[in-house]
Amino acid sequence: MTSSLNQLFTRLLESESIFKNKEVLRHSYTPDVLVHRDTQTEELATILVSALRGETPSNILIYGKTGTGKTAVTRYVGKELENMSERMNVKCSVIYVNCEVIDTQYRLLANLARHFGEDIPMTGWPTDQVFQKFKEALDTQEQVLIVILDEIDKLVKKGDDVLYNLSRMNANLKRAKVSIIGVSNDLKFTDFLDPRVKSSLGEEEIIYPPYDADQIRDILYQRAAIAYNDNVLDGSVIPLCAALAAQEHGDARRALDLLRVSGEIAERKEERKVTESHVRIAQDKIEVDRIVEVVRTLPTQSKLVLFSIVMLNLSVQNQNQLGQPSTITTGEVYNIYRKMCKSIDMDILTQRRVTDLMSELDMLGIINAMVVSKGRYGRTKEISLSVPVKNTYDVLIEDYKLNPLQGYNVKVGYF
DNA sequence: CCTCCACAGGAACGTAAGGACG
DNA sequence: CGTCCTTACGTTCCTGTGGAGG
Repeated sequence: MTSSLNQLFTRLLESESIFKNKEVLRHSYTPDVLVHRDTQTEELATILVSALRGETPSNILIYGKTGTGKTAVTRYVGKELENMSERMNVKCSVIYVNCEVIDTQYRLLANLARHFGEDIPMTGWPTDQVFQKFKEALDTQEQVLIVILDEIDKLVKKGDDVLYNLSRMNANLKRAKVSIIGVSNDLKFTDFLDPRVKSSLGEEEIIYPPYDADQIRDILYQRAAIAYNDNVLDGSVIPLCAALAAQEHGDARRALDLLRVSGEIAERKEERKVTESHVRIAQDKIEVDRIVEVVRTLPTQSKLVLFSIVMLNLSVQNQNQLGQPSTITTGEVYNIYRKMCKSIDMDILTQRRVTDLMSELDMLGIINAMVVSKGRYGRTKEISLSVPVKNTYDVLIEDYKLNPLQGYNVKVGYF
């Protein structure tokens, strides 16, 4: 027993790994050379140099879909700028904030203030007091502060007061200067902005077009050379990864995931070459993993709503076999939801709330909801599942609170 | 052309949990 | 302790609306 396990370990260790350095394929990795992003890099640098002269750089808005290199370029330029300023003895700091995580005024300000050594509690203070603290800390010396707000649209949704305050801050600062770089993947997010904020924030705008398949291919070749050992990639692997990712609106991140996961799959199968079929498997795996993760971590009420939709979907499928066309509407979902709530003794939320939960599911890409008018028969949302029914059912039923609903009969309303 | 269904989705508010501070 | 703050999650009440059927 032990010896066979020993053998296994030895064999696994000795079998030449196909990876040279897997880290290069993770999105946390910032490469030294950003392929196909020269113009954007230069543009950004050109605007930001003034920081090195001790002047305030224009505020910048950067647009582009996910995986178009916005974050990578911005962070890269920011890093270089900081290095440069050190060498030149100019006080200039770049703070990177991801608004997906830090998504409220308070947290943002607290975060900034903490960067200057202020001690701000997680919660509890009035917001303007935090702002005051931050301002004081910042203004103690001559310096230029550049705040990178990644996913800035997430912040705007909860009120744009901070942006207003930040963009007007320079007027009240004696020594320090602040400039803001907003990074967004939503092109229309400025629509919700106060016009004043909009104009001051968008002094400069840089747009990142999606990569096309050729460009993604170049990126992959560049990374693969570092990440993989020579001759382990089948010739068609990278083109295929690139093509698949290009379909997903030119998402380079997705392409890198594909390339990495393909390799992992090949490795696990103890094969020495990565082939096209591994990429196909990887494609499926990534998608399923994503869904499973999202569904598993849903709040219970959302799970129940989703479960109602899943159940309706199953019963609709049965009906369709009898040739009866049928779609799922909000009302139907809510009815089933209510019955199921009763049968497992959970609080029943109002329909208003349930529609919100469904919108969230829609945004997560788990379901697809479309408002349609059925004329005389009202106006509703037609809902369809955009993920495999069976997988979703399996994940949901794992939840101990939903487990009692196993085998629930939608049509009859009991087991 | 008008009506009226079956909801969508905005606005305002309530409650609880979590923390700072005097 | 009570007073201030925050966020998360709900509720109540509300106005708005595309188009089939009259």
